[in-house]
Amino acid sequence: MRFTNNFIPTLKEEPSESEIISHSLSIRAGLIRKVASGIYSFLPIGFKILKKIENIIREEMDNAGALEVLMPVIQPGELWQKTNRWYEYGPEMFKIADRNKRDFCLGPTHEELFTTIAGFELNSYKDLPINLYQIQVKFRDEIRPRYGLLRAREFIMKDAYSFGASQKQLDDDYKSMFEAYCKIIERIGLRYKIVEADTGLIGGSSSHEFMVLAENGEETIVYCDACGYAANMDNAGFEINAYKDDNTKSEKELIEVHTPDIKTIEELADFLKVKNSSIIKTILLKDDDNNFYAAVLSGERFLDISKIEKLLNKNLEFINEQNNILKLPVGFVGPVNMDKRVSIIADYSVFERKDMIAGANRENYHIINVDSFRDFKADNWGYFSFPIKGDLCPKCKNILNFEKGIEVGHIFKLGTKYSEKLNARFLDINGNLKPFVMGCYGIGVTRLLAATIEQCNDDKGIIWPESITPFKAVIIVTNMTDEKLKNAGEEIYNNLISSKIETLFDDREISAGIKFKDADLLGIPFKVIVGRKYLQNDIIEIENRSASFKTDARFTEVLTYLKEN
RNA sequence: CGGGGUGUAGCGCAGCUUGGUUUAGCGCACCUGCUUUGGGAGCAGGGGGUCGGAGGUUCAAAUCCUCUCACCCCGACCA
Repeated sequence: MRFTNNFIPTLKEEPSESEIISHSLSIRAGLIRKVASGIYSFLPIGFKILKKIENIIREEMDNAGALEVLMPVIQPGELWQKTNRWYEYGPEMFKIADRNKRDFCLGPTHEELFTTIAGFELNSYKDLPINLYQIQVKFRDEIRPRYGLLRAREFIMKDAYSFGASQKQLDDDYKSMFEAYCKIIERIGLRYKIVEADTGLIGGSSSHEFMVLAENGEETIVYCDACGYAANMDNAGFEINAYKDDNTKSEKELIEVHTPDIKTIEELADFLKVKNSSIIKTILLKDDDNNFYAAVLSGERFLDISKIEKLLNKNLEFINEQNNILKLPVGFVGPVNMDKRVSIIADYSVFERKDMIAGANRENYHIINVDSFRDFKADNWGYFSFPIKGDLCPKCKNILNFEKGIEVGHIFKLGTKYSEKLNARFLDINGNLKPFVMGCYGIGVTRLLAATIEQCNDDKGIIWPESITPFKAVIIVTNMTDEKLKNAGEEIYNNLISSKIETLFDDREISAGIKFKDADLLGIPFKVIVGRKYLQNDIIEIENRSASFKTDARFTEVLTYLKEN
């Protein structure tokens, strides 16, 4: 491809809207342009990359025996009303009406449609199992679209749905999808982790998320190098590996200290010159019936309110100025001498600890030398915080690691949830009508594009992995007005493309610096430089983007080099 | 949704507080010519916006007021 025949609007300056590297680079490299919040156009280079990702996915899906189909974007509301998701999905679903005011939606996912078609057309256990997939646009009216392609409202996803006659067939399909997803991400060449996940709105039993590791990931992954355990932060098991004091009681008496206007853990730790972990953090909560709870945990930890909600089986909210009907001195509350109307829910991070600091339940006072065994009694003990650095693997007790990730794939065992609701059944070997045992498997195509940039970049731009790079090489002729250089560039270009090496020929009559900068920004793996050295000694330079090393080559060696690397 | 912020040329921004001195300005990009051509060139000339939209105040509005739309950021961490 010649640069002058292409449409690659690169930008020197940072777009003001972008918050994250992949967003900025995908705009600057001319891959995408925004149309509206969370809605993007793909320009030629972006689209080219997209197709490469799609092809890898398509090949691996086909290898796994899945069959490609194409379902409509627009789906009848009636179908979604049958599964009740018309209401459950809420405002996140783009709903539209036709001229006769019939309800439709722009599909956020396709369980209803796939299940319906399977219900019509697959009648016998002999037809099963079968796995159908499509690569299609999806719509989700996100509360807050952001990070460019990472959280868009219109995006491309590959979604697959398997229909089995038995749990065994589902298990097999699930396994083969699991493996296909690993291959897809590995072929693209990304570092990733697989975590067990909640099934959420889609429902079902087993579920795994495929997380591409990246600093700006929205999820924190907790994992163990020793045994391979991995989970999302909010789903992670862990054991506390710290501060259980010896089990004698504290010798020291409780003393109130004056802490004027010091309400936060940070301020208190600073004021008393102690670590956050020596402070008892007390968070006030209330349920819908106005029962109050005090969650008590070690000062450096963060409360996971959903764990307490699960324990109590109630919805909880934090106490603020408006709902503090007990008029507790927020900022100075603590478990010692707590108001009797408040239940104490204690985290094991403060179990059997002494000489701690807590709120005194009196404005502008804290209390020191608190012994969690001696000085208060909890109504419940449990694990109510998120894991932090230093905590141990729940399986093998090694130290846990933490890394940020981007969810690019998610697979579920749905079971019969949809097939029952949509009456999608087949006849089994005994002539009984049975609902399909289903699985569904999604992988974000546009999100993979963004995740790849997020993982593969430096301060100069994108660094494409070979698997999905838009071009393998870019020919930079430093001076297009020089006939010798120009002709050499043309000839190399012809050689490379006739050998099917995807090549961008930067034939613009502009200064060389711009070409170098654009090549780096675009992330093309190899630069073939025809310039000064060629004029002097007929030497072509080949520069590698990721390692930024240069190799000298003879004219005829360029093709061989690129074929071999 | 709640809170905050921003809309001025394709992109990035200044001007707005204290209305008139701006036929609205700067950098990049773009066009023409010449010179350049190894890490975002130089000189000269040039095109492009009516200041998100609507309404209002005023002799006069990018600037003040009202409404509206769009976009961006933040949202338990007061324990």
